[in-house]
Amino acid sequence: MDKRQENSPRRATLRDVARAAGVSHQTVSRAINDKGEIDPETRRRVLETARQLHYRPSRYARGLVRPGLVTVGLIVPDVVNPFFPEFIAGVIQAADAQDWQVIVASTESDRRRELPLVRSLGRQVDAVAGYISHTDAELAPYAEGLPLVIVERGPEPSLNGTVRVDLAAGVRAAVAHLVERGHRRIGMIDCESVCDPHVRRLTFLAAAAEHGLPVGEEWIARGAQSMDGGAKVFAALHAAHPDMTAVFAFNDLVAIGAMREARQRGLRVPEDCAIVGFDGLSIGELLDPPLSTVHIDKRRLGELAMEQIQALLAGEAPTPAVLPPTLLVRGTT
Amino acid sequence: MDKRQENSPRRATLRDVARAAGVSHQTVSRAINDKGEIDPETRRRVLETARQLHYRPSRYARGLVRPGLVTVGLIVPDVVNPFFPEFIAGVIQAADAQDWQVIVASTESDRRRELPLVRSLGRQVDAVAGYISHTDAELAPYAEGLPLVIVERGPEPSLNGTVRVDLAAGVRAAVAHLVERGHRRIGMIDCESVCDPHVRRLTFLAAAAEHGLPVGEEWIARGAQSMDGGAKVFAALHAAHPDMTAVFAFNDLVAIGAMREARQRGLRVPEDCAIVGFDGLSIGELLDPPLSTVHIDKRRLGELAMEQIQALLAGEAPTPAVLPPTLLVRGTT
DNA sequence: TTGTATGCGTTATCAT
DNA sequence: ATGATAACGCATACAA
Repeated sequence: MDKRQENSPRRATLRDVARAAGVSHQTVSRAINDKGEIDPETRRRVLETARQLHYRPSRYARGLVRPGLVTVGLIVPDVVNPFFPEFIAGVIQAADAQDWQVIVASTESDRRRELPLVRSLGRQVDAVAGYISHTDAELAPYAEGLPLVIVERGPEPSLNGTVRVDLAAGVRAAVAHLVERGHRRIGMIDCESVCDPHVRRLTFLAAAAEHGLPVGEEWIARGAQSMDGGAKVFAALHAAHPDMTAVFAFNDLVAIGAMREARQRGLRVPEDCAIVGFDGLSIGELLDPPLSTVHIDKRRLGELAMEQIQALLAGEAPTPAVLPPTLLVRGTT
Repeated sequence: MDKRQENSPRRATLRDVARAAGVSHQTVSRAINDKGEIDPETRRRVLETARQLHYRPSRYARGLVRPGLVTVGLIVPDVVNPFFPEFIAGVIQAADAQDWQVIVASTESDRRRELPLVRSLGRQVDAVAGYISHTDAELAPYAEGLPLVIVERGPEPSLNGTVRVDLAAGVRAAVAHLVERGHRRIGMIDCESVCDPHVRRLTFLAAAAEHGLPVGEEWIARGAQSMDGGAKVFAALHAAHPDMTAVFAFNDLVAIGAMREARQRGLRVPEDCAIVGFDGLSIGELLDPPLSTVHIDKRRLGELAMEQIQALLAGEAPTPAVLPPTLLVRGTT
């Protein structure tokens, strides 16, 4: 599995330099690390031969003898999906604040890569955080003693660190907002998702009931998590309920698809049909009109993950972090 | 500068486990690494005590005695700017293909962080690649012997690995396309940039001249690299040249701003004013109409960077890589 | 100012 | 099947 460094013409070591320069390896060490107590001339000579030999200190040997930098591994399903860069940025920023390093790895949305990745990455770092869909039990044999923070998995308890978004609160906020705007016939575009199997849908139904809306299962349709999926589902909903005045979408991507489809069908947004997305992607801002959405502070999510890691590394059992999303009213409602 | 791992209650070592389990450290090593030649019962017992002691192998000690995994450092100015995630993805993907790891670091667009970052990151990895604005000379003292790949710096030669986009070709393609579409009065929105001080502007002027367009310096205005900047510059250009029928923008972000401003002024895009961006961000696809642009294959850019690193690591002097962009005609022209 | 000796935590070799 | 011993490359205390 692990491809190793070409050990072609073995890298020069401190002793190689010492030999070539006619001094002891200790002197070379002094020169390299810029310690005092060394003749400037010797220093110069040593540094010169080091350069010629392409000497570079071994990070392993150094790490062994000095307290090592903390390095955390970060696992995301996809680096390009606009949701994750901000999350990654949050992690890197929080890590950076303590001079920690972050190794970013992607599963490329392939669940089968997750476990092996946790293992191999785990060997190289002090802790791992990320979007991991496997259960604690499945994880255990791959994460022997590894401090682990799992982002966005259901509310079930876990031995690992945990960060999640309060999806239900977000859904309620969206529905309440639409109702306030006078909407009663609200459709929902649902999607399949590992992270959220049913929370959005069930909460939507509950909220609709609480507000006394004439809305039930038949106002929910499910499709792929993509612009195209959103467009298709919107078409289906609109066909089934021509009197629908608003749509709540699983996330911003499908919301954008729905918006485009609505336009295709001659509907004005938001006049004829309001749309609320979920995630709060910054690209929603670029649309015309900009997309109203349930905003998740993805940077903060990353920070919270790092706080969990910090606690874990300090030997504490971190309390699960829950991030409440906020309604972001822009132009589509 | 470096914050180290809390060396609180010193981590358990192989020998600690050995002592606790009443065996030699070698036996523990066998158990941990699942080597054969060990009594299953001993194995079980050792693993158990290891778990109790929260034993985790030191990656440094391991790296020292095994040929190490290749780890490369990646420096970008910003993780969130939609240009970079795709580039990062390309790097990670190419690295992953050889089981290399990638440490991602961001300068947060702060040029002053670059040099220290190169040094500290360089100590932790086998090679570094990224957007680095400093010259070879400035870099030298911070990159002692470090294999380094610099992305997107001018065509001046370098001792380091080099990857860049053929900006001039992109500009020419954009202008040629607009001319083909019948445009002659073409404006340009320019921006300040570390990577490209003048290439876009000068090439634009040259291309305009070659095509015999009635366009000179006065058709170019410069602003901030943001949507707002794009909007403002468009406004200025439009005011100065009401007969302008097309705009070539420094990048997609300002193009989007220009597009919005054009609409504000009652212009239809592309009927009244065509717009061409630069970068080929995927968000351009979401606009209505989708943005025509000079597309840069950012994933490929990342791959090329990794190829340079590979060459460097193999001791070869890599030839600079140049990536030609391609015109992507969507809806705004 | 410079060199010698020791140890960091692991794996590998060779006994037993 | 298990254990003793020697590396790996570096830094550090101590001696010269």
